[in-house]
Amino acid sequence: MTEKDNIDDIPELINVDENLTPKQKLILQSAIEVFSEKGYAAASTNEIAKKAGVAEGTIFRHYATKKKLLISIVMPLFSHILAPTVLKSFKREVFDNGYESFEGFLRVLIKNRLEFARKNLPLLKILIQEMAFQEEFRDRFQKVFRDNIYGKFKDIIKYYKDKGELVDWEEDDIIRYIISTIVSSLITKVLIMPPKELDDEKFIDQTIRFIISGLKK
Amino acid sequence: MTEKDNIDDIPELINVDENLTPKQKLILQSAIEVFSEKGYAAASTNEIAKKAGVAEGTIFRHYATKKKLLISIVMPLFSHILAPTVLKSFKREVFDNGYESFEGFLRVLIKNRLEFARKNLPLLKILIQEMAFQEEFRDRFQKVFRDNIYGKFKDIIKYYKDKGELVDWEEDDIIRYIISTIVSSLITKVLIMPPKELDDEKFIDQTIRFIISGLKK
Amino acid sequence: MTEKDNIDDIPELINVDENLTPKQKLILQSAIEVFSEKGYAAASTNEIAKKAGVAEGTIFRHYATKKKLLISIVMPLFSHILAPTVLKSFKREVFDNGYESFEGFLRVLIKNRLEFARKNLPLLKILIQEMAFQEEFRDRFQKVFRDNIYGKFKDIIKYYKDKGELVDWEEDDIIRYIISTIVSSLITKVLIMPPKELDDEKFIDQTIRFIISGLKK
Amino acid sequence: MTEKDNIDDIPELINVDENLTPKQKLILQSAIEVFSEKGYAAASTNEIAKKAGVAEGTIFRHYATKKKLLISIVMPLFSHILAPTVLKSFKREVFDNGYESFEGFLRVLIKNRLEFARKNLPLLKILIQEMAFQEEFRDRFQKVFRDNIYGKFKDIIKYYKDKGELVDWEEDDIIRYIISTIVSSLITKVLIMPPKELDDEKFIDQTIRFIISGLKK
DNA sequence: AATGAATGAGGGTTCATTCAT
DNA sequence: TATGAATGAACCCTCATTCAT
Repeated sequence: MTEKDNIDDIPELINVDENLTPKQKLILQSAIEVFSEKGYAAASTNEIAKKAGVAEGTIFRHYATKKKLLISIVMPLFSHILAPTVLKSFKREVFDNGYESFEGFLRVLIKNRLEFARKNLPLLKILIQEMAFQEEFRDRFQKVFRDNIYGKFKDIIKYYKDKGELVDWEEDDIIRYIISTIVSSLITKVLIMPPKELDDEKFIDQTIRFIISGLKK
Repeated sequence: MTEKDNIDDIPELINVDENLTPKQKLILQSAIEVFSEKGYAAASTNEIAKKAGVAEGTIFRHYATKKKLLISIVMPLFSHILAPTVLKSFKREVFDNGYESFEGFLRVLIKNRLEFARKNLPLLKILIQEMAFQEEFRDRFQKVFRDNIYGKFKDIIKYYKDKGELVDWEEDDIIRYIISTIVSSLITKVLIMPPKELDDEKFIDQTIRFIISGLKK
Repeated sequence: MTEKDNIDDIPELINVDENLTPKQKLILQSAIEVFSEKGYAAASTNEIAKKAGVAEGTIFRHYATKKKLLISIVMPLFSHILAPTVLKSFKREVFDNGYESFEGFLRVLIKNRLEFARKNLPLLKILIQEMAFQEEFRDRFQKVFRDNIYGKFKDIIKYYKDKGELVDWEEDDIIRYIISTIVSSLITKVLIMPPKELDDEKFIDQTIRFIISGLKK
Repeated sequence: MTEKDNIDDIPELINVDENLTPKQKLILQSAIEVFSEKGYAAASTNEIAKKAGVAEGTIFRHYATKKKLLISIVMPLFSHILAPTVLKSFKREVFDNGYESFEGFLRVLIKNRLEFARKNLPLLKILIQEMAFQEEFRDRFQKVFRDNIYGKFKDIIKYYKDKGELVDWEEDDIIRYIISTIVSSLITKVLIMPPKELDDEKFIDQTIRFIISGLKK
């Protein structure tokens, strides 16, 4: 499993790398916190500035607009949230060698996304919230999904369907159930449930079993 | 009116009954629209008043505060969204007569909640959004769930588990998968997917099959 | 000279009539003062509000924008500053009866405009200043001039030129010298010179003589 | 260089000579443009810096204050706008030799000032604008006028009045009409009228004739 | 009860000015 | 000397809320 390392190489913490000045990092960090706690509309640049230990004007020097501040926080997420590398490396592994199981695929996917969600909780909360109101976010999300994920995902599903491991539904429906189950499980686990109540292994095993059984032929 | 508890009698449209003056209804209707479109924080009482065709002052005569207006919109939802009657009537039917299947239970649940979601789309959008920020909503939701739903739900799950129709997990976990699957399916179906793309029957059948298989022993 | 009264009927004080609320009048009055003293760009809505004894928000309730406040001050001026009635009544008098002299024409014009300038000094200062920067003001001014003044003025000039009282220049040039002399004289008299240094009668006589001699055949 | 006072030697382009560093020249040039286009109050040091291709801080290193930048632009104008040399050289010529006519005097004056106005249009626009708001500019202007111009001008007017070429008004009034006619003519010609509509010679001849006739005995 | 003018605190944003580099 | 990031006061404007009518 030499390719497995790839997954771990995805920079999971967003907005903390890049060549940002220290003040910019502070501002981003603070903005993420405040946006996440109060929502974009209810957050005030004044509070963000205070929490960042920075003058309010400094925010606007770097991010001309409150909206642009939001965008510069949310946009980088899209390239990470859908984690193309997970699919890419997996697909290569499976199609080249043919030994990976559907369960293995799900396990990697869930594990990886759980880790990602844990590390970027406030960011994800912002994203989910604003997707409801900002059309550009929805559009961008769809585009990234269609361009980078959908094709590979479909190929993988088709592969296992042809092998007789999956129910005879359209690939789109199957994908929909997989994703919505994973997403809702993650939200439940990470956002709603009391922390540590359910240990990760058990949670992952259950979710995998639920999906596999649910989609078995 | 002995049948008042009947599923079909649940008033599905919220905030339009009760003893409200015409102006109050207009205000609530308008507030729901605006809150739903822009989010609570970004909505202005001025816009709500204009869309309702009343003076801005009139809003505050009835709902002392913008926040209280939100609350008086969202709170009644809790007693409906969790639809105790569905469970209650179902439980009575099953335990009294013993003839209903797990699939029948799911079918009624999903059908009913799909209908409800369709009829109260804007309201639900508001609720979901604000649950993220207003702790009191989360608390109230949990309380209503614990007091009215959880017990009956657990009994029903236990019943089918004892009959050997369900996987041998803790009831809580099973409930979690059922609810999160239904919720995420509904959100996908009602909010995200292009309308009419998937006909209701096929959608319901698939979802039921997915859950049943996923939770089969 | 029954028509002469018309001239006196021109409402010379601008922005104080109309159906304005008391607060609106206060705001306009205050805005005129502040704009006139500091210029539009350097004037702050805060200062205008304070001087008007009104909350800053009240300004924006009536005039959505600082710019619109300026416009609603300046625009009405255009219809008055060029005082079509002066020309109209004069033209009628002259062409109907034929007894008025070029000197009489000038005298009425200057007297009337002097009075107007005196009564609307701050307004005129604002107008002159902003004409330099706001293209829409220049355009509007030109349009009003072309549509209401130019034609009548030209007819009058032509009439006296034909009578041999005026130099044989193009009407446009003659009009230019008359207007620029009157304007510059008024500015000098009203804005620059120490008040009362030169009594009005002497000033008017001199200016008339200067123009008449300057444009004599 | 005995001829240094010669009219032709007056440096007509302001603020480009002196011992200024290249950066200073760039800043001044840029500031003149921006002040002229937007007005002093509406001009931002940021825009000036950008247009000059220097850092914003550099402006304040040379001109401690935005106001001082304005002053250092406007002040040198006073010594040029009133062009003492015109009068001085003219006066010498006339009184020493006695051959120059009033018309010749006017012609030199107008021609010279027209040229000057053309070359320093943006500067003059700034000056005129700010004279309305900055008392110190008005004071300085008056002082320069009194100290350098008024006396010589009066002598010249007196000379021609004594020769019987001018109307029998007070010298001050005569000066006023000459200056205000020239100024308003120049403004009309240089700022308002479509360029080249009136050729210079015709314009100058007309203006001279207008003034001479207007002030003829 | 209903209105809508008025309020003023707070919103996002701009900008002259400072200062460490 | 020149820079440009940083500042924070002030700017224009919005908005929930009040209150006289």
